[in-house]
Amino acid sequence: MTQTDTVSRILDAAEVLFAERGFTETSLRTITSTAGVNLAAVNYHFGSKKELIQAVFERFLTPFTETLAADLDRRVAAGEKLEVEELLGSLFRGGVASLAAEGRDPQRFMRLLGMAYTQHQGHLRRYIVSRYGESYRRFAGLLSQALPGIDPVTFYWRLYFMLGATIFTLSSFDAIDAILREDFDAQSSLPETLDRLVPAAAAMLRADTEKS
Amino acid sequence: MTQTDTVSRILDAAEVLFAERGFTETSLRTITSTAGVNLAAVNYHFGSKKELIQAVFERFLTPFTETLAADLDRRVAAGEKLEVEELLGSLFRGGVASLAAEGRDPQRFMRLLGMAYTQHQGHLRRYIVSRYGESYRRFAGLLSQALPGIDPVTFYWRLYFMLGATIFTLSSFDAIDAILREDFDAQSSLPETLDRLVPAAAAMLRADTEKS
DNA sequence: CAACAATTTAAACACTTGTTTTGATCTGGC
DNA sequence: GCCAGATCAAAACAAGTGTTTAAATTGTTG
Repeated sequence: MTQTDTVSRILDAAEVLFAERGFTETSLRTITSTAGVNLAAVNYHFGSKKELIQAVFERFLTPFTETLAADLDRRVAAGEKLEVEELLGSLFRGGVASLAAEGRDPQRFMRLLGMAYTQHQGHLRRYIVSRYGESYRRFAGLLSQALPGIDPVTFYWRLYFMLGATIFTLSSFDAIDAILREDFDAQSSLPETLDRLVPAAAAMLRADTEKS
Repeated sequence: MTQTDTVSRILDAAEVLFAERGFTETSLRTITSTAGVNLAAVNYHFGSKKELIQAVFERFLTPFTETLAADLDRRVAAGEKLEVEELLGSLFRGGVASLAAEGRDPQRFMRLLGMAYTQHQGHLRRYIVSRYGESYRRFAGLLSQALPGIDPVTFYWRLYFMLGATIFTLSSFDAIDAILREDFDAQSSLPETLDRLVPAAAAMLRADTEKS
């Protein structure tokens, strides 16, 4: 068992357990025992529990943002006019699918993202913003260009509305799907749900402000 | 200091601290010391930490759902045709304002609601569903009537998209508002944000599924 | 092979957690 | 005024937390 082995076994276990129970609810002993490594390994390889949490996000977010960036590069280079639906498609299908392709569970990723916002972990939010803020701003910029004439502040809020709908829905996907199965005898796959989310989010972004 | 005094002092402190840091991150010692009561008081009056958490939600949700129900009753009795925007207005302005009127912070309430979904507290979700599920179903029923011809499963998902946008945005209101202030030199009040949310959410609920 | 560094292991450390216990104190009804 | 029942207070409880230590083991390199 080489070093990389131990490190990635810890990351695998932590990723699953954090997504299931949250950060403080998951002890290092639970992580190391399900990973089959010694308790001290976390502090040896990562330094502290905080740094382990950041490492879990790093392993998720780096390929995600790289895939998204490459996808956007390709489309921009091809001179495509990027509509709202296409941008959201890149974000959802491209980025999310890239994780699924690696055998990683995309909704686990979404749960973790939601937790980064909800749980009281200042260091995490700071880490994510400093590390991936640029990718975020690029996407937001392209999206606002696809919404000509929109008031900047309105756009800003709508972007958060969309993020909320996405993160909340996908992070509770299992629970929502369970109710759906019970009440409607129907079920949804994640890609199907994303297909539902794209037009709904697009409509929200484009809503004109006159009504109401 | 009578019993009610101690009980409500504990609830006040717990409400604030839970909203700030989450449930597991808030110890009973922190709660009791900021409340100025003895540590054992929580277990004496509430039984356990779990039951304290539920009591915090009970104090929030009961007046909230009652105000909402009364508002809906009044409108239905008056024979009003309930449009999507009006229903959302009842939910947001009515319910939320009722809490604000009592001097309670509505966004604190939203943060707690978000946590009930995000944090790994099975007992809480079960408690909320069993206690307030009916109010939820009534509102959902009225909302679906305002969206004639919508496919039930589509409606179901869109409802969750809307809940996500609402809960996420309002529970992170402070953080979002801080960025807004920095980047745009603008700021938003909660009522303003709700005014932005209503048309956006309505547009999302009504989006036709043909596009994309 | 020898020597040095990297890694793993078991044990202990210092501290915090929710809960319980055991008296003390207060309160309202006779 | 007194006495039962409710409330409060201090202390202790057992269990769990992240982290550190120091020795044993493994891996690598000259």
